Amino acid sequence: MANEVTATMPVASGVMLSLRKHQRIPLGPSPVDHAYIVTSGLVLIEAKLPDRERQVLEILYASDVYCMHDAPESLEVALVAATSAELQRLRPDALSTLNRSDPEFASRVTAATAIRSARRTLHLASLNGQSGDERFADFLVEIGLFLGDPSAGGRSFDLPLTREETASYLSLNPDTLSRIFSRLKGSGVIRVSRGRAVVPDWSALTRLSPLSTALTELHAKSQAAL
Amino acid sequence: MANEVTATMPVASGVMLSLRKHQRIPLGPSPVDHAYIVTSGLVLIEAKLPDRERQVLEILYASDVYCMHDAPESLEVALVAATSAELQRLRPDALSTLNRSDPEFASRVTAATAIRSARRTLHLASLNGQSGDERFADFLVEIGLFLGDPSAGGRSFDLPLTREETASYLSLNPDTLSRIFSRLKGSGVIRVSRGRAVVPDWSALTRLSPLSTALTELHAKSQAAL
DNA sequence: CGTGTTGTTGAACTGTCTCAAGGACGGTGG
DNA sequence: CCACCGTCCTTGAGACAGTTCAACAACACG
Repeated sequence: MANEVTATMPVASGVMLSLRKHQRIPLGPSPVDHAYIVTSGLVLIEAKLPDRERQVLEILYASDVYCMHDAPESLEVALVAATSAELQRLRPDALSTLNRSDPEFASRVTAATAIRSARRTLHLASLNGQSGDERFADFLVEIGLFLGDPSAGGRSFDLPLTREETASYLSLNPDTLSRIFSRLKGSGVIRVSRGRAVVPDWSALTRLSPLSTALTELHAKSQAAL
Repeated sequence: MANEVTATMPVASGVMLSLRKHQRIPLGPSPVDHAYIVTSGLVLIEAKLPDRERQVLEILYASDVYCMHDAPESLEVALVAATSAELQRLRPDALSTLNRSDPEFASRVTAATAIRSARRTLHLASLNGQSGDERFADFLVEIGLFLGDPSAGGRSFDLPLTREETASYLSLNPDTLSRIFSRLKGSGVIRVSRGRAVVPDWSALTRLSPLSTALTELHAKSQAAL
């Protein structure tokens, strides 16, 4: 199968990349520090250390901006499409040119960067201080807010990450994650069928997530910035 | 005792803040999204969640830039001086004015932001994938690089964080950290007296730290950017 | 030289990981 | 349409790393 990334013709100062689910772009040592803007879909940041498994460090949503210098090269970072996704790739000079010539573009990039930074802070806070169950609840709130459709006090949304990706993102073992998930399904807070999650009572979930307030605040801010 | 932050007269578009060790600046809800630039010393980013202990999320070094919108308000972030420290506080408009009028300032802020972002990535990778011993080794390498004086194959440096702060930063319990530290001292990799650490064989320490390569790369980049 | 704070250490405990077996699902070919 | 296969998910039992609690030691400060 063609594992190549589809690159359409250059758009205004940059290249559009179309990724199918599970396709990856390794960010190897490169002469230029590209910047990537997520146009649609969900993209994971993965890193790999020598003699260790890949780990998922971050989730990127539409309108997020990722720069290659956000991580040292020796981490072997890669972008992985969790859903089919579209990215815009910009050379650093193109980015700064756009930033100077197009004030609206500049302010969108600034806002997107601030929101991503805050999201990273919350993820760190989630990993740092909390139990596996709480981290998973935080994760569901985050995904539910950014991907979900509200429906009468509840929400439903896709779960685009595999078990292993989710576990890595939450710094848990896949087995442990499965146990946590089972417990949560058993308690009736969430139902899942075919990769789609239904949370009948959203506030019941937020009560399990110590970061739900902060995540909601962040999501509101990111909605406002569009 | 005077627990007030000393603010000297406004310097060129901004205020200088002098902090003594352990002094803190709570970043409560504020009408303006201030930016803080660390001029000297070591500053911690702490966050607090309802019904939970404060946690240390990040270490800021000289020339780092912290913006209030790097975290949602409900996280109750505070800056804490780990050593005596000096900060420059800028209003957002002052920051963007400077960015436009002073290209050299702008490029220093951009470089500092990129380096801080990479440091955050490494910290996350350290917490995500590794054992307590490895995380602590990563921490020592980071501190040693940024604060240490090299000396014939070894390095010596201050340990400005309290046990509790270090433990929180590494997502460990202070007791566990103490055990890890004791083991490391027992193995002869590190000696400590009066808050100053001596590592006689730096490469022995780096061999214990999975992220040492990436941290060294990052530190070299931050040196180059000054 | 007390007194309070911070660091150390042991013993028991708990959450998470490991390993291995079994189950569910989705695709493929008869 | 069903049997087959591979892959991913689930679940139990045991092991282990890290936590908790409590007692003690080291240190800093008045």
